[in-house]
Amino acid sequence: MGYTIAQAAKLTRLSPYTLRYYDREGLLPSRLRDKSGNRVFTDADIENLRVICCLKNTGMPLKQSKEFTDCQHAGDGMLRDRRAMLRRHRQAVLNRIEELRQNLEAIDRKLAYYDQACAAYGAGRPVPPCGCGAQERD
Amino acid sequence: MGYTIAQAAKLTRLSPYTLRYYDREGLLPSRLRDKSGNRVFTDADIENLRVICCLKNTGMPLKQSKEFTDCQHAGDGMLRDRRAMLRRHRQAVLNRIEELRQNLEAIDRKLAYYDQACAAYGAGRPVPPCGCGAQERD
DNA sequence: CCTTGACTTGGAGCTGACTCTATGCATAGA
DNA sequence: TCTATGCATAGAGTCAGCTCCAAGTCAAGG
Repeated sequence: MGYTIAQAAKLTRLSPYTLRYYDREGLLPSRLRDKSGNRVFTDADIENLRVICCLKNTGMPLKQSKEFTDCQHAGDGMLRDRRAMLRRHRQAVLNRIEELRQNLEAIDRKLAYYDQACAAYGAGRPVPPCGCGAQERD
Repeated sequence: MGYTIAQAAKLTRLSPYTLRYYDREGLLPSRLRDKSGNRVFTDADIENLRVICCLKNTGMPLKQSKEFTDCQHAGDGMLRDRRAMLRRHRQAVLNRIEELRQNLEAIDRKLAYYDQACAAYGAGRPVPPCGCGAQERD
């Protein structure tokens, strides 16, 4: 089982450019080539890329994903290392979601203000002042 | 009421460099200066910056925040424009949260695999194969 | 008057993550 | 054999979003 770079690109929704870039950056551990020097992507590579995309989508920089990929070769402690890394990232994602949720609340407050202001404006009443952005906490 | 750039930096938790950069990029609408040419930040500027930060934190590129800032001057339709923009962004944030949630699920599946694998490894049993990344959907 | 410190400017430099160009090789089909 | 396709490489370019530097101005204090 082996995919060309174009096939791998389709499977991962990454461009061939990006896949070569990831290879250069050391994010593809298996680094197989066929007899004429072309990259060969295995199912394991695809799976690994999907994990990388998942980590990337949740805000992990590629350098850090590389550590994750790297410790695939680290032998004994590898399973525990990867698990620990993933657990830490899991928490980071939870934090990020919470942060988004809080920013969403600020946006909602702003929106409530604009609703009020639009209504006032429409009725010819004076538009109220704002003061409903992110809270101060100094 | 007016703040120096250093004070504004503290209030917004942005660096003075960043504030000047934002000014250059047209993100500070009021553009006041004191008699010796130094920037003066009003409470309204601070509030506007806080909104920009909120938008930025939730993934809006600065260019788009600039549109938001710009239509502060657009006169009549401004209130409705800003509200519409904010509503659209609100939805984008909701989508982003949902995306993170789904990626989190993939991470959790991965973690479940590593728990299983670690346990197997610890007990000297064969480590199971993986196959639990992001789902395929082509 | 001189120094200090906070500000100004234009423009260069940096990081991350691609994205593309130029050039060349290898295999397949007409 | 010729041509097209698909890959390879090194290295340059792009974009966002800062971040910093050099050189200069200005006001206050000793």
